Amino acid sequence: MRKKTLHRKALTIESGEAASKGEQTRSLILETALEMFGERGYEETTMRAIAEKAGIAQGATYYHFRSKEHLIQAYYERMHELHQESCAEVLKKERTLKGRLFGVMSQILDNMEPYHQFAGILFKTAADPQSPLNPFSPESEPARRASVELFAEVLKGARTKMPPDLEAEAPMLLWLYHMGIVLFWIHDSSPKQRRTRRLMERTVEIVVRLIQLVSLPPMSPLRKSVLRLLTDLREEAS
Amino acid sequence: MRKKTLHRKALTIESGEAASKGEQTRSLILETALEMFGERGYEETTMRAIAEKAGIAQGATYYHFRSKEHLIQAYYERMHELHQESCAEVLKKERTLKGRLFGVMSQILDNMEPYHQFAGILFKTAADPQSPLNPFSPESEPARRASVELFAEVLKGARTKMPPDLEAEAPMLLWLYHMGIVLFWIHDSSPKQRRTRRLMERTVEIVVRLIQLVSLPPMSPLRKSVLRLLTDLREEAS
DNA sequence: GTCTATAACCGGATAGAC
DNA sequence: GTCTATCCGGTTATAGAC
Repeated sequence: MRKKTLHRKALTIESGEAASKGEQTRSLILETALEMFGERGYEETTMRAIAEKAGIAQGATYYHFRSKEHLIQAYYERMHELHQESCAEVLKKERTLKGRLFGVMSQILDNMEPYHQFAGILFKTAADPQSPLNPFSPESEPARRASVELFAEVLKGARTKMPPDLEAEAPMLLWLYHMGIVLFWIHDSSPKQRRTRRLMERTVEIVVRLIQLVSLPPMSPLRKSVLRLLTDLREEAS
Repeated sequence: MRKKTLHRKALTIESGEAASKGEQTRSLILETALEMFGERGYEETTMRAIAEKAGIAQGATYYHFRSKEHLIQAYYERMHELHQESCAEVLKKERTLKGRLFGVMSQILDNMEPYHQFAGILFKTAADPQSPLNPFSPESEPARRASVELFAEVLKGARTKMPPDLEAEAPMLLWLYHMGIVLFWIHDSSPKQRRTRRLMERTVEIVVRLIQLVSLPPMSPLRKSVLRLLTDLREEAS
């Protein structure tokens, strides 16, 4: 799950094992960049300034990061790790679907909060179909898979029963729901993104109700045609 | 509805009325730019090259378009106009909700097809929460309103009956659905975006079924809580 | 108000020496 | 792996012509 860089860095810190010089520089650049992005914003932070503050030549930064956008990608990975860790606690405690989904979504919003302004930029580059940062791109398939896995976890530990056909697709559908909330969050300019909180609280309830509803026998035809569509699309993709 | 520039251009063509020199130049730049974007792609087309091909000084392009992105905006407006016009025909013929929605969605996909690659770029800039191009930004409120209006039209002419509470929100919900399809389309790399076609065909059916289902009395509580959420969010926004 | 011509600035990205 | 020098293209500035 962990990316090599972060892993090695962790090793350096935790066990004192010497990281190669390259790894050290890479870390230094990343720390400097993220710090400056946080202070000054993404567009306003030039690659030159990052290099200067880190005390290395501009060319060297391009040796370690293919482009300015790739610095964002590193942030992205770090954030995902944070989600994994903080949600683990919630999932140990909560046993109802509603509680678990709410807990996970809350954690995710908490984790992202400090980076709201920055996330707008991230989203902009992530939205580019060409970009490897794009959540639907093949490059980010591992990250996506891990993310969906988090929602599989949400469902697995809950007492709520559902038909097997739905159970198979539900994690992906919850992930999609979560992406919608994140999309709203990005565009939410209310103080502390309170509107997103409210939206999340209320839609979690609706989502849970919807799952129960759609599990009922009279809903079977509709459910099946939607699920059929999903599997067809997936097959077509390969 | 029409933008001034396009209107004047149309007049020039249709009635021979002289457009001002400025309007002509503006048109010329836009045509040239769109053509080159289509041939070479957005990133690969430089402002210098556009100016050169149009036979104009580079400074002049900046006189007419504040930035390279503003050329995209012009494309955006043109596309919206095209949708309005081509959908009008469909809406005159079709009388069922399914037929109308399918017709409109088909037209939209047809209109966009030549610009698939280009649309990726457009989307990238449009996704930036800061950008005036963003479909959720205040700046694009008129365009959004007009777009929602198109779906109000879809519903108005259909025989399908629905409860008044739903009727009020349905155009916006259909617009949101349409945005989802466009999002999929942007990321669809299948030949001629066939996967999007298929997705659209099948989801139109599901959407219509969903509308009928949710109009049923036993669905009233769920429907009301969703609709309540929507109006609450709107109120909060102002 | 509409445009030309030209030069400069800025910052992301790259080449090639060491 | 790191440096210096350079390229490239979006953008801005200026001064002047019609």
